[in-house]
Amino acid sequence: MKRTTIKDIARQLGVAPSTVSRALKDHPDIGLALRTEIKKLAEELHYRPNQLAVHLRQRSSKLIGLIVPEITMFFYPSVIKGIQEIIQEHGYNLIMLSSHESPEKEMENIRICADNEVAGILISLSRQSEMYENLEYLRELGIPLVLFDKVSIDLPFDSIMLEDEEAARQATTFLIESGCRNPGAIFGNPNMLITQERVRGMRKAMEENELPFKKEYMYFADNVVEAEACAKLLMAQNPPPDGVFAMTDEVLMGSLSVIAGSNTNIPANCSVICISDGVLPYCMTPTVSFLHHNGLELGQLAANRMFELLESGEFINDEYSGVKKTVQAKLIQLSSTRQLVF
Amino acid sequence: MKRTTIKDIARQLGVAPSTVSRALKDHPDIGLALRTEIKKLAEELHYRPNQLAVHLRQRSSKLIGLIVPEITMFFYPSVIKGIQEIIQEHGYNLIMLSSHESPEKEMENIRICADNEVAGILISLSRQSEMYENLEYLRELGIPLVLFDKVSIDLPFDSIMLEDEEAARQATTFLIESGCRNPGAIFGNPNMLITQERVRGMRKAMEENELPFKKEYMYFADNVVEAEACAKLLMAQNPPPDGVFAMTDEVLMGSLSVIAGSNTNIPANCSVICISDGVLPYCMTPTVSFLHHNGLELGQLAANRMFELLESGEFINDEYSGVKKTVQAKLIQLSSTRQLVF
DNA sequence: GGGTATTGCGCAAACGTTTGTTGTTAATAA
DNA sequence: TTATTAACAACAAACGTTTGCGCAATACCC
Repeated sequence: MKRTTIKDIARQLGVAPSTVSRALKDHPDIGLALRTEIKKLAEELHYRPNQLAVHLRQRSSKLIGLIVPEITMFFYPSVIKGIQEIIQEHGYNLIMLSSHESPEKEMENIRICADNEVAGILISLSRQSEMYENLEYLRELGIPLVLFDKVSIDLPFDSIMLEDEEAARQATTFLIESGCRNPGAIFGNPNMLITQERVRGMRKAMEENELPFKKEYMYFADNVVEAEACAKLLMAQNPPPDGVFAMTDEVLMGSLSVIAGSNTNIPANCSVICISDGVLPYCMTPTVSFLHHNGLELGQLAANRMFELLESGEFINDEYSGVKKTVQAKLIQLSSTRQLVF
Repeated sequence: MKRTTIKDIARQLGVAPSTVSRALKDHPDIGLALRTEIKKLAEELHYRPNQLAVHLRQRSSKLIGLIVPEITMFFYPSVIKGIQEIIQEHGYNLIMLSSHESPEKEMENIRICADNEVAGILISLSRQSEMYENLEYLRELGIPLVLFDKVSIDLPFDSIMLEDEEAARQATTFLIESGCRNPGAIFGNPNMLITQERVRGMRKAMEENELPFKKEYMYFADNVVEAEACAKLLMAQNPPPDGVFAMTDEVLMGSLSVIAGSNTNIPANCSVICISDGVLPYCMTPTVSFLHHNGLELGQLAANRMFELLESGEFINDEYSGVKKTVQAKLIQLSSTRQLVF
């Protein structure tokens, strides 16, 4: 069965399609009597505007493109939830693409979004590749862009990121304050800005406390499995670390059982802390304190910034170089009572 | 800067738009010389077809609607990943909507998909509500539908689901075979079909082994926090259960620490098993064996079924009542060595 | 050389909207 | 009465494609 269109309504009532269109929008040009009659019929026929046509005509859709490197159970679900929340409020919808950590796929995804005339794009970059010209393409098309999470700090676009350096500094400080003098760390992919920031944060905390930052106690793992391997190497150091900073949930997941297993008593002999979205630390044993970086909030902020851009139109300007916002991480110190932070 | 359109190319070359359109599609009607010239210019100008226009003209988009109750870190990420994989292969994209467990929102989401002329819809129903007429709406519009995970068995549509009853039966059997005579269980929302199936599966296993199915040892929890509370009640039973079946990852997460904490030795005094997507059981301590229900596979199956439908067009038929497929769960018995199943 | 294919391309309509302009009628003002 | 203005609605173009049809011009056949 065909959807009923404006033309159908117009034909049945013997009026012009333009009249129907205006009537449905309460345009004062259409007399009240006719207007209500049209609305009534539209209702009866379950008329719904064809968005494709609307958007084609208006040269922009109510779609927001979301491009992520990969959909994992870590972090992204809550970010996406935050984004969804906001854009649904605005009557927009999400078209979601994943790049599989490939810059080519990422560029293609950007193009796909553009081809569908999305109103804006939210993107979490896959790696520290030179995306600048790709993103510049969007500026030329007048499509606003908000980077989130995995961003490149020097790109002249809006971006919402975590205070990575500061979170890592706080995490390390927490270890030091709980007595560690020789903490180790397992970071993520060393090419990612987020990793570099967190390394810097740890180094900073060490320096502030006049402790040496030893490279032998720093490992870099690209995934859960590597994290497990790194943890083994780390714990085998002599002397073993008296604390471990796990950079992400993934790292924590791979490493905690190794740390706990290597005749170490947590937190008596070895404190553990991580930066987390706030779920995993509760369900692992032992529970670990963490710096909660709120994915939901980050998603909301990114989406809200998107709508600010859409309303103000500031991004149209060639000179516009974006606004950077950061989300603070909050230290959550786990006692024995479980308090879930969903 | 405006996107270059077919018209732009046509104008620059002094030919008709239709000629350009055909040339770009290698239509034999257009002479080889002109054809290559057009292609060359299109390339230079970075021409990309406006999908909105293409779809409007062709009365169907290359979008697949995905409607889920809520985006959580449990299960859905892997399902979505599986879906993405398949539809990207087919050159389709995903428009994702969440219903917040509200039937009204769900209906609205279906409408939104229809308004955007999606090629098909993949949906995981929010609750056991009478969605039949809502879904019937899609049939009328000729939009194929594939239900997944949370399905209503009696709906005349394609659906991909887990073998819930069988998985629960196997899980329970595993408990019994490892010595349990008085297992308890924590299930999910009792209104969901998936819960009912799993209850049935457990009951079946108990009957097969001539053990009593005691209601006092069965609890129903809607979320992680409730699961924790249920676990406390369960463990307080006299005598305490000698095994626990956790119906989902969420339940496991809420309950394991309680079970482990209540002066019980896992698995010596109390075995634990759950049905899981295959991540959480590894990262919890103690690690628990589980029936792996593969979200990735389920997503892939659902998406593949969608394309079968799109190609065959069988769903057009008013009488078409859908095909039910199930995904088997596999028992993963965790030894002390961690083997991650990503 | 008359007829018939064949090749190569343009015309125009269509998808379902929106919106600027024009036109008709009736009401008001001069 | 005539001019002015409002009120209402139709017309038509446009968004960027695709596609059935028609029409030349060239090629082929006997």
